[in-house]
Amino acid sequence: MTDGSKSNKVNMKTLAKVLNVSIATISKALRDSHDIGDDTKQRVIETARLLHYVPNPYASSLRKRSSNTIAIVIPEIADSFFSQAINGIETIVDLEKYHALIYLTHDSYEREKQMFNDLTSGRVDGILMSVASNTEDISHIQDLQQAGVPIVFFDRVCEDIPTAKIKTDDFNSAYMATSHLLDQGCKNISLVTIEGYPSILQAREEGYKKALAERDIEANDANSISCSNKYTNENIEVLKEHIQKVKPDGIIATVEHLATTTYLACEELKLNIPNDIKVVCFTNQITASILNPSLTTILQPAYEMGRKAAELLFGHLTGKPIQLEKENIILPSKLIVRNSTRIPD
Amino acid sequence: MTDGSKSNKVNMKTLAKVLNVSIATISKALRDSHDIGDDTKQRVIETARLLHYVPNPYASSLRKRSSNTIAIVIPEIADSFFSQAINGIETIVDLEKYHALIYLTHDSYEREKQMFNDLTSGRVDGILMSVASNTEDISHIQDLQQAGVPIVFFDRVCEDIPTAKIKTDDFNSAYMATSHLLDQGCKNISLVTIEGYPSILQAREEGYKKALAERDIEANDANSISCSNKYTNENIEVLKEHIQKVKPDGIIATVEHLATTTYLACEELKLNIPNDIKVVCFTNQITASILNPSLTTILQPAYEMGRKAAELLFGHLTGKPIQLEKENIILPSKLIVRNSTRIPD
DNA sequence: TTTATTTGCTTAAACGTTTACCTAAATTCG
DNA sequence: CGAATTTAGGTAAACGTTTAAGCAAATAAA
Repeated sequence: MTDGSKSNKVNMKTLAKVLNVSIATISKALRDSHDIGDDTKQRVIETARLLHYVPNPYASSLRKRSSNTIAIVIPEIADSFFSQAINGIETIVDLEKYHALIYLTHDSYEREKQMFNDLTSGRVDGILMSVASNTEDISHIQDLQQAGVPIVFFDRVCEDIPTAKIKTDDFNSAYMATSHLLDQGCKNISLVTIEGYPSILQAREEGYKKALAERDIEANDANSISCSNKYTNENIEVLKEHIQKVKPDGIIATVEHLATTTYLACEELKLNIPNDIKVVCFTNQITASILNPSLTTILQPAYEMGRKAAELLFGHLTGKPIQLEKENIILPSKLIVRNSTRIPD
Repeated sequence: MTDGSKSNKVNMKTLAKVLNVSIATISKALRDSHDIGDDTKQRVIETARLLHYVPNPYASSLRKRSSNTIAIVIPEIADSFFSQAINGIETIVDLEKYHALIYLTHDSYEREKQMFNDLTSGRVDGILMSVASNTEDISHIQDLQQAGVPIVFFDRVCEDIPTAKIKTDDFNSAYMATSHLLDQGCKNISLVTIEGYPSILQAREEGYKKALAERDIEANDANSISCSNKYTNENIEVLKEHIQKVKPDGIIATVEHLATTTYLACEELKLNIPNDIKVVCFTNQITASILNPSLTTILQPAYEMGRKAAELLFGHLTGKPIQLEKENIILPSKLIVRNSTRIPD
C-alpha cells in the first residue's frame, strides 16, 4: 500500500519487443537452446541484464510442471539437531539453485497430514522430512508418494514407506551410552524419553536394553520415564519424582531439552553429577562442554544427515540413476565422554 | 491409495466435466463467489472433496500475481535466537495459511544480494529479514522495495530503509549488562564482538560505553576484541591472547556462540568464573542455567520478535491500515543474573 | 404491462513461460 | 546442379487459474 510505484515489470514480451524478435526466441536464447544463433543469444542476454529481467517462477513452474522448490518438514526448529540439519540441507539447496519451503509440524500428526495434503498440489518437487512422533497412520505420506512426489526421510524416518532414509545408529549409540554408564559403575540406569515416542526412541530403548542384557541386568519398566516434548518446568517435577522413587545412579536423556531438565532436577534434589548420578544426553548443543559439569553426549551428525538427505533427493530430481527406495544410509553418532559420567577420584 | 486412483491430476477442468458446468463456475464456487447458487456451490465443494482436488498454487499465483508465500532471510539458523524467531514467524505464517521460504545468507552480502535479486521475480509477497553483518550497500534492498515487495526487519535491521523494524533494546541491554558487571565489582570489562559488525552490535557497544562513562571509566579500545562469526577453535586462541594481554575482570560476549568460546578460553587459562573474571552473554540458549557456572545472560524476546514481525507483514499484506514505514517496535530484553557474575563470598 | 434489476451461469481473455511444430534461407552433399 | 540437411528463427498451443464481460431467465419495480 506504500506508493504508486510503477513496478515496470519487464518480462519476455518486453525483451521481445525491444529486440524485435519473438518471445520464443527470448525464451530459447535464455535457456541456451541450439535453435538460436550465438549473436542473437548474446543480444538477448545482454538486454535481459540491462533491463534487469528476472523470470517469473510461477509461469515457469506452471508450464514446466516443476517448481525448483522442495519442502523441509520437521517437528520443530528450536533444536540444535534440526537447525544444524537445515544448515546441511541449505548447502545443497543453494548449490542446486533450488528453493526451500519450511514447515513445522510441532510433532502433531494432524498438522503433518494437513501439510501433506497441500503438498500434493505440485508446490514442491520433493520433500525432506522427519516425521512427527505421533504419526501412526501413514496414508498421507503414501498418497503423496503415489502422486509422484519423492520423499527422503532423515532422522525420524518412517520405516514402512519405501524410499531413502538417512538415519543415525540410534540403537548402537544408545548401546554405547548405556555400556559407558555401566563401565563407569552405574547399576541402576534410567532412560528418559518423551511422549509420543518416535521410532528412533524405540531404537534407543532397544540399544539401552541390549547393553543391560549383556551384563545380565534386567531392564525394569520402572526405569523408563516419559516427559512432555515441550521444554517445560513440569518435566522437572516429573523427573524429580522419578528419581526419588527409582533412585537411579545413571540417566540417559534421549532428547536434547531433557539435558537441562535433568540437570535442574538433580540440582533441586541436591544430587551431585557425576558423584551421585551420572548423565548422558543425546544432544548437539555446543554448550555441552561448558556445562556444570560438562556433559557426556551422543553427538549426532546433524549437518551431514541433512546434507546427505538433500543430496539423495537432488540426485533423484536431476535424473541421476538413484533409486531412492534402495537408499538406507546410516551415519554414525559419536559418544563424547565428559565429566558428567566421570568416576569420582 | 485410498480411492484406488492413479496420479490422475484432478483440476478444475475435471470437476467442470464431472459436474457439467463451466470451469468458471468451479472457480467461483470454490472461492465462494456471490455469482454462484448455493446448491451448485455445495455440489462443487462436495465433488472437489471427493476427487481430492487440490488447487495448483502456481497457476493461481500466476494469474493473481500474488503467491501466498513469504521469504525469511536470515544470516544463520544454528543459533537459538534465529531458530526461536522462526518459531514465532511460523505461528503466524501457519495461521494465515501462507508458506515460508527460508534463505540463509551466512552473513554474506554477496549471497544476500543474489537472493534479493531472485526475489524481485514475484516469488514472494513479502520478506522478513535480518540483514547480513557486512551489508553496507543497501541498493538491493531498495530495489526490492521499489519493486513493491514489502519488507519487515527484525533484530538486525537496516536503519536506512523506511519500513517496519522490530528490534530489541540493544543499547539498553548492553548498558544493563555492563552496569551489572560494574555493580559486581568489575573494573576492566572487555567487549567481545564479531567481525563484520552489524548495527545491533554497534548499539551494544554504545550501551557498554555509556555504562562505563557514567562511572567515569574511560572505554579503552584495547578492551574491544573481535572474533570470527564462525564457531571455531581459533576464536578461543584469539580470546586467550586478549585476556592475557588486557587482563579483564569482566567479559561481555555479544553473540551466542561466544559464550562457549569464552568459557573454554577461561578454562584453558585456569581462570575461575566468576572469581577471576565475570561473564555476561547475549544468548537465548536454554542451557545457560546449567553451565559451569550458570551463565548470566541477556535474553532476547526472539519468539515474540519473529511473531511481531510476521504480524506486521501480514497486517500489511491483508490490507489492514498498517503503514510499515511508521512501525518501529522495540521489545525489551531481560538481564538474567546467574552465577557467572556472582560476587565470591 | 413494460422495464429494470437480480440471479446464476458461460465465454474468453488474461497471467508469463515453454515447446512441439512450421518455415525459409543457408549450407552440404552426391 | 538439384536434393537433402542444417540453421535460425517464428507460430501458436499449452500449463491451471481468475475474472471481466456477457447473457438468458427469473424476479421486482413502475
